Amino acid sequence: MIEVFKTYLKGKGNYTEEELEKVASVAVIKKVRKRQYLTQEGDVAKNHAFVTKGCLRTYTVDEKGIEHILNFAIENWWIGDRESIQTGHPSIYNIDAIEDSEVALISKEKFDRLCIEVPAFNDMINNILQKSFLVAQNRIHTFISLTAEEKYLSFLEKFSHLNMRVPQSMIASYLGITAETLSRVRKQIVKR
Amino acid sequence: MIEVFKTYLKGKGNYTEEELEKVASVAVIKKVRKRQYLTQEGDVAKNHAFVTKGCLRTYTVDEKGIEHILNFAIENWWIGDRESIQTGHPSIYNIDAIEDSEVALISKEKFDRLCIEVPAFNDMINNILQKSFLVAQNRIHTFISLTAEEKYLSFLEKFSHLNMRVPQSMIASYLGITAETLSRVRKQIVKR
DNA sequence: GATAACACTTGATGTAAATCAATTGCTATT
DNA sequence: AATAGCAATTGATTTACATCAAGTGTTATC
Repeated sequence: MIEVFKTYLKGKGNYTEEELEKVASVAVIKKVRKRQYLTQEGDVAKNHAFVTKGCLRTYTVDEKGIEHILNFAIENWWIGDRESIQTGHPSIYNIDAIEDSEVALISKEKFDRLCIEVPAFNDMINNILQKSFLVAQNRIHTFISLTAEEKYLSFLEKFSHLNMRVPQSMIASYLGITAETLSRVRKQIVKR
Repeated sequence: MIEVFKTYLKGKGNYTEEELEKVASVAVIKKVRKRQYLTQEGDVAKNHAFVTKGCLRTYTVDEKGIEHILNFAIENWWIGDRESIQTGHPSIYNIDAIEDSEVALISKEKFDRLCIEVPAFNDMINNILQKSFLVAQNRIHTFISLTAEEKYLSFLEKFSHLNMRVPQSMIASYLGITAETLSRVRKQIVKR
C-alpha cells in the first residue's frame, strides 16, 4: 500500500522521482487491526503516521471513563501526536483503529531529516499544518457559537464522508455532545 | 515600536543583521485605537499583523448580535485571518483593538517573499504555526471534555496574563459561556 | 459633581442537553 | 438457530447553563 502514499505525495508537492523514492523509502508500513492501538496515553510518540487504508481516531478517556474524540483520520490523512513527537513528553492521547487499517510510519528522526533534505517535503508538511490549523480554528468556532444541531449539520457539510464510516456515538463524542443527543438531533433533522 | 518587533525576531530565529533589517523594513507600523477595527467581516484581509503594543481580538457576531471571540493577541503575538489572506476570500471575522494598540503590518506579498528569501523567517513562521496548531488542539479538547468551571481554570493556567487585561465578559465569550455563568463560576472558585 | 456608560453581580426562571434506564435492532460468533 | 455484544433509539428525569431582569459599583464625560 506504499503506492497510496506515493500517489499522495505526487499530488501534494513537486517531487523529483528521486525525492519521491527517498521519502517513500523511509516509511514503514504497519497494519493496525480494528481496536488495536497505534499509541497509548503515557507513551512517548515516536512516529508520524500516514493512513493508507482504514480509519483511526485520537482520543482521551476521562475519570468517568468517557471517551473524548479529538480527531479522525482516514486514507490520505496524517495522524499522530505532534506535541509528544516533538517534545518527547508522554502523550495524553490514545490513537487506535476503528476499522482494520494500514499506516505508513515515519520516525521522528527520519521525518525531521526529510524536512531538511527534501524542500518539497518540508513545504508539503507546512501546507498541511497550515490547513490543519484553519480546520481547528473553524472547529473552535463551532464550539463557541453553535447548538448541538448546528454543530452536527456543520459536521455533515464538511465531513459527510466520515459520517458514513464512523459510528454515531463517536461522531457525538467528536462534536462534544452525547450519543443520545445526537440521535435526537438526527431525528429532528429528518423530520423536516 | 519597531524595536519590539526586532527584539522578537532576534529571540525567535537565527537572523543575520542584514536579514533582520530586511524583515523589519517591510513592516508598517500602525496605531489602532481602542474599539477601532483592523479588519471587518466581509473585508479581504491583506496583511499579517504583529502586535507591538496593546491587545486585539478576533471575533464574529451572530444573528442575535452576540459576539463570539475566537482569539486574543497581545504584545509579541501575531493576529490576522490567515484563511482570508491566503485565499483572497472575504473574512468572516472582525478584528479590533480592546486597548489602544500598535501593530506591525506586513502585506501578503511581502510576507510571502520573506518566506522564500529569508529561510530563518520561513522557519520561524512555521514554528509559530505548529505551536498555534497545538494550542488550538488543546482548546478543542477543553470544549469537548470540560465543564464551564474547568474551562475557566484551564484558561487561568494557560493565560493568566490575559485574565488580568481582558474584561470578564470577553473571556466568557472566548470560553463559549455567558458572562453571568463566568461570574458565578468565579464566585464558586473563590469560595474554596 | 451630576449623569451617563459600562462591567460585573445576583436572583428568578427557562431550556437545551446530560443522565439514567429500558428497549429494539444489528451483526458476529458459536 | 440461539446467544452474545454492540449501536442506536426512545422515554423520564435531572442539571448545568442560558436567558431575562434588576441591581451595584466604578470609571468616564460633560
